[in-house]
Amino acid sequence: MSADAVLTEAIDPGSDRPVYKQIADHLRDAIARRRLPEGEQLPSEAQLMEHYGVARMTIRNALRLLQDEGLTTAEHGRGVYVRARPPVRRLASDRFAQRHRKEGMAAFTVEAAQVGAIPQVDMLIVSEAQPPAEIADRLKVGDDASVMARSRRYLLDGKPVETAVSYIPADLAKGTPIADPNPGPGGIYARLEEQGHTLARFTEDVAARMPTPEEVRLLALPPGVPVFRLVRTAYDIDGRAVEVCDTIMAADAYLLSYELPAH
Amino acid sequence: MSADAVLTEAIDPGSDRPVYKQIADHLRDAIARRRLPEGEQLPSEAQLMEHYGVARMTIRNALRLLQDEGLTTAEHGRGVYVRARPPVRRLASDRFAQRHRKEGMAAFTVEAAQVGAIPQVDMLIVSEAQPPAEIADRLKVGDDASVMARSRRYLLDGKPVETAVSYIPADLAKGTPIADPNPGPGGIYARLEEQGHTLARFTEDVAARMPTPEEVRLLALPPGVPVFRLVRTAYDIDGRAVEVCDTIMAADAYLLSYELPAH
DNA sequence: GAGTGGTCTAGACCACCAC
DNA sequence: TGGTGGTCTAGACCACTCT
Repeated sequence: MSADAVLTEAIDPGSDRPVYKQIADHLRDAIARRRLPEGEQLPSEAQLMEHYGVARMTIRNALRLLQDEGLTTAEHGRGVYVRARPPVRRLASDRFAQRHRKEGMAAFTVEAAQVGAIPQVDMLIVSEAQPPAEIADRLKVGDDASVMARSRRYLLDGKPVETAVSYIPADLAKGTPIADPNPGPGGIYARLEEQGHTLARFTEDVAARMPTPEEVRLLALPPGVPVFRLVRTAYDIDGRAVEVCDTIMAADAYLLSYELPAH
Repeated sequence: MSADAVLTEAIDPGSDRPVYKQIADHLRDAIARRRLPEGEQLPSEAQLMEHYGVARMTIRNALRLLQDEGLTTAEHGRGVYVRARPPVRRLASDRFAQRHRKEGMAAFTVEAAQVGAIPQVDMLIVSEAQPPAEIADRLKVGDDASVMARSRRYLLDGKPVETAVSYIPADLAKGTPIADPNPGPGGIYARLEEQGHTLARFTEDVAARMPTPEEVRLLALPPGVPVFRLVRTAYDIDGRAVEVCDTIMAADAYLLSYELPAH
């Protein structure tokens, strides 16, 4: 799309607002008004330099603002495009309810089936280790206790969507398939219940922040996309914390849905 | 802090990794190892240019990466500092439970009291309008229906922490203090219950994204901090949606805590 | 006034992509 | 091969903070 066709406003040189922010305002406005719809290519840096009569760095500063806001993505050698929002997956608060588990499917498999995608798990690492302090607190074990850590990455249709690490006290995992790469149908929650740890409730703590470079790599995150961090603790009917799961996911792909009590 | 004291690694000119990313890696590492603790000033751009022997833009690109990750904040005329994490406020999932409301306090007031901060509300605007399509859907009213919109900003100790817009179907608000700037003790939920709309449950949808420039302004957000968007719907015992509240808050200041059913 | 980060210029060379 | 964005240089002037 040519710059002259998209951008009608001119820079106000007398304004206190820096030129690059004014240019970003124009482009942001064009995106908001759908004059530049999702997936559309923005004018190239060269075109914008010509249109506004400014240096390249000024244009690049403007484009960086939009990218940091998550509005655009730059593709090397191709151009800058209005970012298409990925389809949002809603995670309902009952997704770990027993009735789903009973069908022999883990929560992620159920979710994948609902959206008609092919679920996949890779980078599975199972090891016995000492838990991070934060996890040890939640499990009510000492820092020097031994826990089974199950680390993995989930993919839908081949694209990574979330990473997760589950921590289970070693004494609960010993002699069970929980220590195996494949824990069997229904996942580790089904195994815990078979061991007599009937699950009573979960708590889920939700935070959001910008990703680390490691998370950017693992989840193939574009710039300007935050991540959710979910830390879920599972309690059995005796009130014992039997598992903590630490999950990272791209925030633009998820909507978390919860029920709150009114009484 | 001088650059030579903090940074011991050198640039590898033969590496495929761009110089500015290598410099960012060094600084990120120094922050992670607490060699640069919270609140500490980073070496100045001039010092870093000298230390690495590169141009200023290369240093600025490195510093921008850290800022976008939320690790640092730049203060014009002072320096770049390791960002101090604000104290996190935990929002429990029972915060709208009736037992709190009965004490005549709105949820935000209760929360403020718990952390010993002074609560405040400003920019309160109450108006009757047509709801956005998304809100109309949740309220199960037409796009052309009339709703009362209560828009406000919350502050703790004078600092803005969240903005919220509540939408109430006009027929529920008519002739009640809900249409007044001050709805009275216990907030609008107390008024709705007095009108016979006993609240039965809430749903809360949680999303996270980078803020708009408007949100940056209203919440005084530093760069690299995403926002939570909470959309809460209140249902009465007849199953009718009686209010939708659309809330934006700085993600680095909140931890959302929910209970999930296991049955 | 000295030091800091913020904005902007005018170039250069490179890596990647599509034709 | 030409157009795209990615990296980098070497300057300039400005606005802000602290002393």
